[in-house]
Amino acid sequence: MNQLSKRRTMGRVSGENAVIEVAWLYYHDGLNQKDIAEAFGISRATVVNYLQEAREKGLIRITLAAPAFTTHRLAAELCRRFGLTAAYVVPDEGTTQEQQFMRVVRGAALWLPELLAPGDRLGVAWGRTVFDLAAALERHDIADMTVLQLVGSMATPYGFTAEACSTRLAQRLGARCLNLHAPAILSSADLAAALRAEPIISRQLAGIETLNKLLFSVGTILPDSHIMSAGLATQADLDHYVAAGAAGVICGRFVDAGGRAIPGPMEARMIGIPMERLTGLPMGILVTPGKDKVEASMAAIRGGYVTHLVTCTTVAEALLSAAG
Amino acid sequence: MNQLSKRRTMGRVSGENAVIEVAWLYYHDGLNQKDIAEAFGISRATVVNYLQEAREKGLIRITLAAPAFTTHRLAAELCRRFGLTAAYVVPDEGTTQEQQFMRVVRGAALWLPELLAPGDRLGVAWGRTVFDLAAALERHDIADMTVLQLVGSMATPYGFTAEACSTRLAQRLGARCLNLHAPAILSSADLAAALRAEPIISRQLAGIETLNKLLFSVGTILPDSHIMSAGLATQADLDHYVAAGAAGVICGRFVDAGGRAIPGPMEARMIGIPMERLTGLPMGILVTPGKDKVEASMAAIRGGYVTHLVTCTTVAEALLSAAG
DNA sequence: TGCTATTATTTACAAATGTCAAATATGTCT
DNA sequence: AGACATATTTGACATTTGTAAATAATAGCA
Repeated sequence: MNQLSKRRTMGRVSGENAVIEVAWLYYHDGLNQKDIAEAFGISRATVVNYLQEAREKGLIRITLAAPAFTTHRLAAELCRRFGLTAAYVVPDEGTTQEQQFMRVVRGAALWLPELLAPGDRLGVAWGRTVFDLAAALERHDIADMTVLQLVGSMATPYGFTAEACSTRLAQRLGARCLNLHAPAILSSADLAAALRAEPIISRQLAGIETLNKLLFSVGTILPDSHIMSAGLATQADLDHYVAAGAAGVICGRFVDAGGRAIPGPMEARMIGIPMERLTGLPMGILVTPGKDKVEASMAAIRGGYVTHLVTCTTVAEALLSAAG
Repeated sequence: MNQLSKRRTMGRVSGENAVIEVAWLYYHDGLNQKDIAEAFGISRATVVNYLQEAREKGLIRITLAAPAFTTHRLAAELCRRFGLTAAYVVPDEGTTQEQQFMRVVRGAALWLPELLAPGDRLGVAWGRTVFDLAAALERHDIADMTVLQLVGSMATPYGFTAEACSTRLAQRLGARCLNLHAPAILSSADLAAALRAEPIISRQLAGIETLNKLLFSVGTILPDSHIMSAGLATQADLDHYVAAGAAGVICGRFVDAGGRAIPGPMEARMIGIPMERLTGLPMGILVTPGKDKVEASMAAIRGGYVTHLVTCTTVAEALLSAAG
């Protein structure tokens, strides 16, 4: 049925405005359903229907304002101790580890759009945290923005590819996406060098180096970490890096406690953004959803990758304790 | 009283988190008040109190998503016909002229933060529309942002100065403010030239020319317009400019139907940003709250000052009609 | 320690909202 | 005109939320 001739006449309010009009009066002007119904000569049930439709269409946006989390005592202390520009700390008391994870991811999804601006080129790492963040993100439309896939593709323990991760995020942000059509690691350094020299890959690598903002989580050096299950590193690789002082993983690279990339057998075979392009950026957003990532997060902070941190109170306290 | 030892223990949830915790569960997790009360061993009324406190502190942000207004048929038509980047059209059926005004201002206040980005230098005009917009704006914190006062001071028919207007806006946006400490108009061109040459004024004028975004409304050429009541223009001035084809006023300057500044007796005596600095900007946000400003708004659009428009359905229809 | 003031929380009731099924109204198409 | 799809209303009831007064707890001070 042609919606423009639908009965949503509400006196003289045209059809397409009826839902918005009712939503405006209810949410912005604070009128109750009964008064709105009387004002338009419709039933209260219709008002309820319109409000429900507004919610279902995603017209209503209810969030907790960022300052509720960023002016928090723990947030302020994290900034002071670690020289961060801002920290967003969600409360987590009485929650399970999984709920903690979801809250941090949700908080990051709420904060991220406020940190982005038209023209931004956002490099994103790959992992469950970033993928779930993309899923939690409501649709936004940030003009002239590009999402950059910083690491190549690999076996996917989580059921989604690096490409899918950054593409999903780009879609949610109304941004373009620059993907990296190469494996994250190859069998030989010569092959990797040849692939990097391939014009299309070379252009993609050049393109991702233009990021001005970074969104990432860190990987742990535990045997069950995603770098292992993704097939990037073997047990021998892991043993080598741990022996060399690895504290965590950033964009597929092992880093020590100071955040410095550890030279090793994997690097020459890898395709991805050079680590040094990830420090000193105008904005580096680290999302740390669990205590297992405290040591790796400290390494990222010390290494200069982080200007903005999203975490929960438990992790915040652990980070502050770790700092001494 | 030391808040940290207050009774808001809620089991193990510390005092400062209680309100945020409750708000999170209610608004984000969708728990009802009864379940929240049981979870924390407090009364439902306490949950209500916490939620009310969260609202009063501005922790809760309930808005209608911008696409409800920008993907509107009329909004799309305005963009198509006038080459705008975006238009935000609030419904206004069955509202009085004053309610219309307030809605447009409220809509502009809701949209503006989404249009701004860290590092922006936002030039603002002066008038009731912009001042009320600043009052309607909820607090935001846009990093490294500056608000620029584009016009000098003058008699104030509205009870607020140009400086107060831009300062209020800057406060709401968490921005710095660059004020223009000079009268908008002087008694002689020589005196105006001397003042412009004054180092501090010269620096201020140079500073405001660095704007990358503009927020303004237009003035009418009616005898009761604010340019008259502010003492900027005499009846003789007005007569002169009307005879010369004036269609409206932009930042204190008369413009014709094509948006071109009209040469006249006032210009040499005025202190403010040159008109040519206001066209071709990455973003020009015009707020048009009433039909009386349709002609002047058309002039602003034709003159290239506008990339984004905020208005209501009645004005949108009038603008589209005026375009033929 | 006791008193007072202040703030936090609870109690009880009122009001608002959500839900649902059945009935009615409206628009389109044949 | 009738069939069909969709929108809206009606009315009742359950659930949830809001409010104001009363009570409880805490901090400060003499």
